[in-house]
Amino acid sequence: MLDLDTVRNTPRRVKEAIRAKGTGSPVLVDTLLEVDEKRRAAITELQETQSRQNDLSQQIGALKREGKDAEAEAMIEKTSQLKEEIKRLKEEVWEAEAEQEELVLKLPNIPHPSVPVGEDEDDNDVAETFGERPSFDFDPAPHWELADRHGLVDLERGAKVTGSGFPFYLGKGARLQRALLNFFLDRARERGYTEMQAPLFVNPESAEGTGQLPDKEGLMYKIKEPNLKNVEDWVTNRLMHRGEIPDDEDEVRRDIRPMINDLMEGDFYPIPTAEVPVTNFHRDEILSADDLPLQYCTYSPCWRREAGSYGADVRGLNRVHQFDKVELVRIVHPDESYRALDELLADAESALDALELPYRRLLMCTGDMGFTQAKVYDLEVWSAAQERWLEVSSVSNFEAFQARRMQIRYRPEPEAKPELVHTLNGSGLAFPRIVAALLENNQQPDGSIELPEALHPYTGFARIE
RNA sequence: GGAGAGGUGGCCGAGCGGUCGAAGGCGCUCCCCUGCUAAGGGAGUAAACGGUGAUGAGCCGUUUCGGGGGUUCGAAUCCCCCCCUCUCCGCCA
Repeated sequence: MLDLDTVRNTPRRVKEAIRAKGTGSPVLVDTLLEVDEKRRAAITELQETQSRQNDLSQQIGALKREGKDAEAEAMIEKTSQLKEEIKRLKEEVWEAEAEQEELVLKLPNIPHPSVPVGEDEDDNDVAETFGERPSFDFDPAPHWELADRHGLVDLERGAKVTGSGFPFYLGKGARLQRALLNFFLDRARERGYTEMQAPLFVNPESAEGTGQLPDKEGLMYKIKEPNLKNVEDWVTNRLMHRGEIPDDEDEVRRDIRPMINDLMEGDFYPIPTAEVPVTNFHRDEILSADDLPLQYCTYSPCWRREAGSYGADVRGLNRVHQFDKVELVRIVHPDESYRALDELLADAESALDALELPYRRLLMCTGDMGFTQAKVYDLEVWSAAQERWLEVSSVSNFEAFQARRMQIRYRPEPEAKPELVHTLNGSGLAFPRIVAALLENNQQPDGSIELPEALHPYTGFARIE
């Protein structure tokens, strides 16, 4: 979420960001500013009325204490008009606030000046390529064939048991997963991250905090746990209060139930990334300056709907609905966030180095980066048989965009006003494509697979044959 | 799942329908005192929003005592709904 001041003071910049990211219409900004005017006018009027009301109430109190009941009664009558007025103005303010909230959530984060302007993935900047791509004097097999041959992954049975994109890992395949988990977490811990285990479902507030809601709802699975009672009461009260519905409560409940059902958010979302619970860990907190920087690492499964993808894209482990990942999260002082971004990038890259995988670093262009990010690097490993790059990490600085939604602040000095922190995260790393690359890049003429040395202590075996 | 108790400022903890943003304590900041340390004395210590200033300082106002509704001229205090925490019972990996 952007700061309203930013929108008010530099509407052009915001419009430019919308255009550069290709998300939504710049007209949003003008609409928002109009609503803002309307909202503030209503607030001012409301507050003035409330102030008058408070004065009168105090006077009434004073009169009553002095036993001048008649005078008090006369004054009470005067307040009834104010009461009506306040009720009306409150609704006006609520409506403007709701409208404004909705609009401001649709504004994307402003890209950092160093981000290249571009439309899509073709405009990303290939910043650097690392490691040697392997060459073979035989036809390298794609990872799904290798996995099949060695009995490492079973997608068919996963599809039977759950659905497509929910793999079983077996034998050395399963052990490799467990090895990667420990390998990545150990490295992260050594690099100064505190290990964390997080809940795997989050509520809508958390999903909104990190920016999965409202803009990327299609990304997540949703668990609906209807608990209509409170919503129902609220709507019923509100409608009856407005006199829009006769006061037969049973009838009201029956009529509005379907409406409410439609309006309701799911109660829980299985996490699409551990970024969500980990970053929200500090939601609505004011940290002290000494607490910063905070660095967390966590392992979790991730669930993604990945609607609309098909073809070679989704063969084997290229894109699945459930996968494992170690995530790195940093919460830092605003002045430190770009230094932290470089470090975070180095953390992720060092794991790829240790795994001896060839990879490249992309600086994402404005059109291909996410809604919430100010600057993003993607890391992609080389998949030797498919002859394509596979994304295994996305390392992002959100600046204050998430922090503002989550209200994560810190106090620069003991007495000073709280300020927003900056948040960052990066995969370190996502398992399935790492497995794909490990299998494809390290296959031998005899069909066996040699694992990089760094993994041996974790797997307990050096090759798969 | 059943029964009970409770949620007040950074923390602990008072609070009668009006003078309560809230006593008292702890912590923190600044000052004084003490030759050092410890102790002592004084002052100050919430956030959000709106208005006015220079989008600074300050000033004025509004809101906030778990959340949402309601009653009332006026609610931390009364009523309703929800959430959370704790204790006991049940169930369970």
